[in-house]
Amino acid sequence: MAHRTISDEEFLDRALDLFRTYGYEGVSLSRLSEATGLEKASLYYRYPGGKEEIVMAVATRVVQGFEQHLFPALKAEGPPRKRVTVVVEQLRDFYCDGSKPCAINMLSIAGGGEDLKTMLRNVTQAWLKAFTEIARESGMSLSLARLRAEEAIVRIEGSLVVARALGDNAPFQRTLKLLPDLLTEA
Amino acid sequence: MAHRTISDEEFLDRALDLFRTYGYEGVSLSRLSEATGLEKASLYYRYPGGKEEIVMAVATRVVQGFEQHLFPALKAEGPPRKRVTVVVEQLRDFYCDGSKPCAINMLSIAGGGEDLKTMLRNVTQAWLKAFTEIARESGMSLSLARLRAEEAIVRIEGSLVVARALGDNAPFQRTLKLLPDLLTEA
DNA sequence: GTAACTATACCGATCGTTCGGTATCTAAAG
DNA sequence: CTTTAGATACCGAACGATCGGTATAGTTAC
Repeated sequence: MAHRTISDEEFLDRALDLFRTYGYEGVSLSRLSEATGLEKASLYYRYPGGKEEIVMAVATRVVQGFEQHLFPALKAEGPPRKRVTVVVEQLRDFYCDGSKPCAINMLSIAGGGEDLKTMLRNVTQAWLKAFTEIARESGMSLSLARLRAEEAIVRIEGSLVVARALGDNAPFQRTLKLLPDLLTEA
Repeated sequence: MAHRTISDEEFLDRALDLFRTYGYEGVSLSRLSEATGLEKASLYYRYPGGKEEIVMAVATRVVQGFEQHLFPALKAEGPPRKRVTVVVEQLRDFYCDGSKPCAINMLSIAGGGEDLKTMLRNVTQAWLKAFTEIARESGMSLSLARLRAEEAIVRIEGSLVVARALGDNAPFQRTLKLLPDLLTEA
């Protein structure tokens, strides 16, 4: 291969940053070009399907992030509560302490294609399932574990929205702090 | 006035429906024109400031909705818990049982002007304050009331996001159901 | 007459997209 | 070792369409 100026991972990371900030319709190819250093024509060399293919690749990377970091950490060894605290730090990192929007929120806005929505639905369900399992593992009934898992994700998503609206990350940080109790306390 | 084909209220309601669904950048003047029956030129007759002025008018209408319906219901007579159940039904109505996104979420996306963000921050703070007051009124300490108010809004916003991602309104409905306990139980 | 709106035409800018061309590298041929 | 061919990766320029916005003349209702 000849002179690849930016790696696929790096490219998708920068693209993700744009899409989670501006949403599907808010990200233009010019902005994408500017952020990645690739000319618009080059974007079509890498992703012949254009913007749709790029956003699908970005969503795929988000899914991979869940599968490679969050889910393994939840299924690791040791006490459930300890594992949750590891996940909390991963979430803090991914959401930059509450200053970066959630990709699931921003990409599920009307405008993207049907494949994208399916992907987001699947990853959200997988997230729900993973949280449910660790809650179960810490001794809860299945029904309670499901409720707690949903509440956890709801509060993560909601606190990100509120933090953005207020211009203050404190709500997100408060939410992270109570996640261990939410998911591992009966 | 002669031949006013659509009232300001009706116009802003339809515009709000567009903005909360597609976000600021996702709403074009053509779409706005199509949804309201007003030609593009007529939009500029009513709102010489263009899209910016329209979205500000929409945001103003959202704020008025809070001031004229939600806040009065919270400050009405009768037991706090009863007032909260009234508010719950207002929220269910405004969010169409969870199928319509929150305007605060969608309009706080990067792209809108600084005035818009200020407006959204103010209305969110007012909402927070109103929930805090009714929680206080039902016997909580100020610090607990504040936490519960924030949790309530966080869970409303978050459940709307999760509901949209899953294509299932149940999370939102579950959140509404526990709002009375959240805001009025010590 | 005037206020509210329509019809149409236009503007420069940007949208997503496409195409022809140009470096840069690898690999086979001489 | 050099030459050549071909694939790879990228770019400049332009496409038609639409964007937000403007201008003007005409129509309708009070």
